Amino acid sequence: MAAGRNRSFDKETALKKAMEVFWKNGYSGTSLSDLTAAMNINKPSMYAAFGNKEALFTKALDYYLENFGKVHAEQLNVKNMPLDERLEGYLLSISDMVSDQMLPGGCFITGTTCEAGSDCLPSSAVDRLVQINQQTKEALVEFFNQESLNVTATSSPEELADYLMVQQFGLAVMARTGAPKAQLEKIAKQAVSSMVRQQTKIN
Amino acid sequence: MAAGRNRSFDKETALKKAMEVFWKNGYSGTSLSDLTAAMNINKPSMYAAFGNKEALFTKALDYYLENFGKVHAEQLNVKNMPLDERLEGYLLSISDMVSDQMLPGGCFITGTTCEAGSDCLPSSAVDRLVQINQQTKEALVEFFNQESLNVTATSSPEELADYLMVQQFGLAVMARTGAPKAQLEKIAKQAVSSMVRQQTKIN
DNA sequence: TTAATATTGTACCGATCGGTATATATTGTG
DNA sequence: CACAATATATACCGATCGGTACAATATTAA
Repeated sequence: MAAGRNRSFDKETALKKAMEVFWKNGYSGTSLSDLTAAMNINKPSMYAAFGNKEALFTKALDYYLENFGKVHAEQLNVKNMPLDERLEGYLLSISDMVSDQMLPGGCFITGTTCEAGSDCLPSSAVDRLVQINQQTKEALVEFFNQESLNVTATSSPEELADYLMVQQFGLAVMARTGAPKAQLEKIAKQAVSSMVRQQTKIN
Repeated sequence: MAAGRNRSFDKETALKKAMEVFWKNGYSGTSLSDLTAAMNINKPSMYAAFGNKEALFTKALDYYLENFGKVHAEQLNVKNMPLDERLEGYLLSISDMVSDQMLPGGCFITGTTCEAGSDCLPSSAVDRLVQINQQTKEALVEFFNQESLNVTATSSPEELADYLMVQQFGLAVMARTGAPKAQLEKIAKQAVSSMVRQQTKIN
């Protein structure tokens, strides 16, 4: 082991705290003082552990993706379930999260995507965001390619993926207005009804 | 007329410039220097004419609503057009605006709604935003009440209004990812297809 | 003309911004 | 032990934040 004093805080716990603040207040709405207060460390410790505000932010994005973003996709591949129910499960999973009172509210990616295109978000953060949204879309396109037999004939996999992303974004913003979970769930179900061909439970 | 030196700038022109900056960068992403630079006036003039940053922001919200927000609803009441085409016209009108290269990108209300729930947006701005989103929803609910004969039996007017708002929000965020107009238009059409009962052109 | 009123530009206010220099405390290694 | 290496806390940096005091400049009413 290398010489030197040991870090007195848990790096991942601190990162999670930082993510919560960024999630709630956005990049330009979050100050270093906000961050270090929530992380319960002082600024030099933060800089030593994470680099700077910009680097901490992209690490927060990654932490979010891993711990709050990836889960929903599991609903898409539940076995022995018709496509419409899996899509519904996906959007319901998102609806639950964005309206969860124990979380900062909405979707971190969605909120930050709104900040993209502004002059305030550093380019490394914009790049990462673009990448994240692209990957999400690509995953959905691939999913709909596999499911091509079950979807409406009028829409291509890419169009369905785009549509689904708009649903995610929209539900996240809606949650920020204070809309309760039940309301979002109804919307999610409505959203699914335009995507799938009428089908039996056979799948 | 009251005595005193005349204002050397046009108040509405300056307000429009301020709105553009807020629209692009959000409330906490916009500084007074950003504002006064765009408005081409100095700070005392701004404070005399608009109050402070917070008051200027709510005035910018109102200016946006009047000049960029209200137009879309006209599409809902076009005469001699079936419901689905009017809904499509509504979402296409929004799609065009949020992806317009000559505008700041996305939707001012949507972006600011994401900032709501953070600690950075002053409460007067949050109040106004809540009010705006409520009014938009109420107008849509009333619209669907009038059109109740034409919509799907499974969704209430309120559910349809909520769904439509999510489409607006989602399209606006999608535009912030850089999605081109054509892409948004396809999504808008897909969104409409879940809302209306299959109907003839008679209306 | 003059007094009153309003706007303008400049220069400044205390507070906070993101970030760091420095000194001290703690650790492993020789 | 001495020493190198790392983390900590404090105190500070120049720049910018939202906001304002003040004097100069227009403009109208009297």
